[in-house]
Amino acid sequence: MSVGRPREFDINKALDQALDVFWRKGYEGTSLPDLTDAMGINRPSLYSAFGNKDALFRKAIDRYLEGRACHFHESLEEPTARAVVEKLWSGSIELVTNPRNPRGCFMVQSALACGDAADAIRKEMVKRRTKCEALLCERFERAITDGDLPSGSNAGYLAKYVSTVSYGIAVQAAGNATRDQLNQVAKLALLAFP
Amino acid sequence: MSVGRPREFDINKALDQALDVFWRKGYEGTSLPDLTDAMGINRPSLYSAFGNKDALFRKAIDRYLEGRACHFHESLEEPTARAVVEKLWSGSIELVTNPRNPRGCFMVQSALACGDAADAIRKEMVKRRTKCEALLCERFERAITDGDLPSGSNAGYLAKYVSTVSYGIAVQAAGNATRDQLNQVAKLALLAFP
DNA sequence: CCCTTATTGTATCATTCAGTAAAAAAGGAG
DNA sequence: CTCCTTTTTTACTGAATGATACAATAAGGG
Repeated sequence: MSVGRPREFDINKALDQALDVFWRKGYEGTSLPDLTDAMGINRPSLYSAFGNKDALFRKAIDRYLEGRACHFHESLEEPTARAVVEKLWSGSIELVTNPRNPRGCFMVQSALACGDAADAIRKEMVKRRTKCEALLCERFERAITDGDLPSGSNAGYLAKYVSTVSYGIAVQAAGNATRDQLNQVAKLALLAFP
Repeated sequence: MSVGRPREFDINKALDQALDVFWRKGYEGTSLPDLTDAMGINRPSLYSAFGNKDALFRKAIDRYLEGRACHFHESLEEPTARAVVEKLWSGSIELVTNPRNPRGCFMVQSALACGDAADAIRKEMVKRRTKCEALLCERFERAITDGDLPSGSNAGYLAKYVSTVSYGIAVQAAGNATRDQLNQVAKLALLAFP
């Protein structure tokens, strides 16, 4: 067993609460009192458990991608490129319009444009989004070699198109778009996919 | 003529500088020193000319829509629905990747998710984006009655699709996407348009 | 030339920000 | 029990935030 006074809160539960706040208010819009209130802990506990605001946010990114947004990695395992896209978009729409979550996509809206102090966070989000698009690109390349996609297809452009629509859906959801509307959008967007 | 000491700066030029800062750093990421430095004026001049940070931002919205982003309203006057979409997307791509501008779209990234203090600004941006989409919808309805679009088309869904792609392009541009890549995306997205 | 009016510069306001030092509290080990 | 380690609590730090008070300044109107 661990020695010392036992931690009185569940660290993953607290991380989930922090993720929700960052998701709703963005990195810069979230203050430390916002976080400690939502997490139900006080400031030194947050610092000892997570480092600082920056480190907590980075842990929240991982938590998001491995948990609430796991549909992305799952979708890559679909048998056909088209099925990948269908699952990716429908999963995204479910995620960004789920009443249990803040509206919109954490990866898109939590640090899209920000001041100098948060620029490293913004860059990190750019890198993460780029990474996801690269995985999608690899999946499409595989589909091309498998003959699943036409041999003349450009996997890079297709991946960029698919993620562009995903981002657009995220922005729509951050506004007033409904799940039905976004499903119609995705249905339409799928017409452009080979 | 106006009495009193004459203003030493050009109010529209200062507003353009403020717009650029808000565009690059977002509403919350922009501090008053950021603004006064960029505008070349001191704080009381800013307050007397524009009100406060909130009011200055709202004036920047109008400046953006009537100036740098005027391609949107212009595109509505194209003769066919398809030409509207082509001009809208190509104009957006030009705007969000223009090296003279901050990367990305002001309407998308300056207040997508933020804290309680800026929530009114966020809502205002949602309203403005919704308004633009409504104008697009009206244009497509006209195209349907004109026989330019198939009579079975749903103008609302088409407008939502077109704006979704625009928003996605904006997010891509806030990352590392190049103009050529986005043009390819738009070309692909156009395949889904009737 | 004085008076009115508006802008500018300086200096400051109270508040909030992220981050910490130090003591109290809660367990396990001896 | 007493020591030892870790967490919690309270209180606090210096810096940055948005916003103003006030006096100096620069023009036009009479």
